[in-house]
Amino acid sequence: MIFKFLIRNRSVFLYGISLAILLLFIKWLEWRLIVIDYTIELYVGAIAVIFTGLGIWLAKKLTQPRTNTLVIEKQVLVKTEHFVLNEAEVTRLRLSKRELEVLQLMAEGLSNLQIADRLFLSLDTIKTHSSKIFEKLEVQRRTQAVEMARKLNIIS
Amino acid sequence: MIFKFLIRNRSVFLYGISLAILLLFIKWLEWRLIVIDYTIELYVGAIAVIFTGLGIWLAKKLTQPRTNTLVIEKQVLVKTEHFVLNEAEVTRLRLSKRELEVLQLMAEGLSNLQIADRLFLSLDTIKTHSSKIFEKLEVQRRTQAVEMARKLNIIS
DNA sequence: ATTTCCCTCATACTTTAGGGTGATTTGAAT
DNA sequence: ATTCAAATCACCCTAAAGTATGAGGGAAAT
Repeated sequence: MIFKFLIRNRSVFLYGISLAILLLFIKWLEWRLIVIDYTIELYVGAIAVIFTGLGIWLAKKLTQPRTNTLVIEKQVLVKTEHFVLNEAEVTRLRLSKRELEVLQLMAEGLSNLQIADRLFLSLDTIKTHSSKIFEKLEVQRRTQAVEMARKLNIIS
Repeated sequence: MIFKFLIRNRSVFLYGISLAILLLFIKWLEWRLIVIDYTIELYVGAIAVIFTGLGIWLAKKLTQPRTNTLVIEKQVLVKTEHFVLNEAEVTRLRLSKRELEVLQLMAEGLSNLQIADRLFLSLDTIKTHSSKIFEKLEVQRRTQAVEMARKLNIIS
């Protein structure tokens, strides 16, 4: 119990012990002064040296180290994950939600029929959407549409 | 001359002055001890306090500031990533130079006829190349081929 | 010398894509 | 209430894409 306490507060404990020893040393010096006729200058010198040391030690102990924050920019290659839909372009081009959806599937390489099946719509509907998309993107073919959409960041 | 020297070594000069003043103060205390019958304990205490302070000041003055360098890695997204052809995939898929060329133009949204014109070939040749490409990429349509090629990094 | 692959082109045929037009319904805005 | 855009679907027609097959020349490897 007591040991654990001592270990936990080792620093404080050591400081106390040190002070006690120091006081004893001073007292001993004092005794020496009385018994033997030492000069007072020597005594004062010793005190000065000891407490200068103590001051230095205290300063080192008390001042927390300064922290230099060093920010290193680490370059990370990011593939596709960082896609953010370019809302501005979508609104500028007046692409509807459905059209964007079709465009997305188009970019995945699906045929119109596959897109129709996927969205539970008729082939003709997808054709209509496709035409609208091409019109709005000012392209002629689906491959161009995908290319354009990728460039404008309106598909992932 | 002398002034410049003093300015340059201001720290040392100040330290010397301080010590001189301190010694004077000690001497004055000594004088006080002789004249008036002060207790030696008070004298020692004063010395202790003064030199503890001196120690702290010295420590602060002399030791270079301790610094903990905290390294923070900041991730920076680099999206430039100028295209590097994945040679390994190209050889693995046994794509010929011509096929890669056609695939590239295909990805740019050109029709087979446009590709033919661009490469000074007949439409049928491009169709043959296209078929071969689809076969090797294991896809059915050009859009899928482009998608796959992009994924495999064999086109820019 | 033979094989193999690439590149080229051709014919015939099927499938898919795309253009044009029009109609209906629904929901939101004016 | 009317207008407007979005979404849906249909029909017709043309263009483009894709499949299958074959064939000939050339270059490189075995």
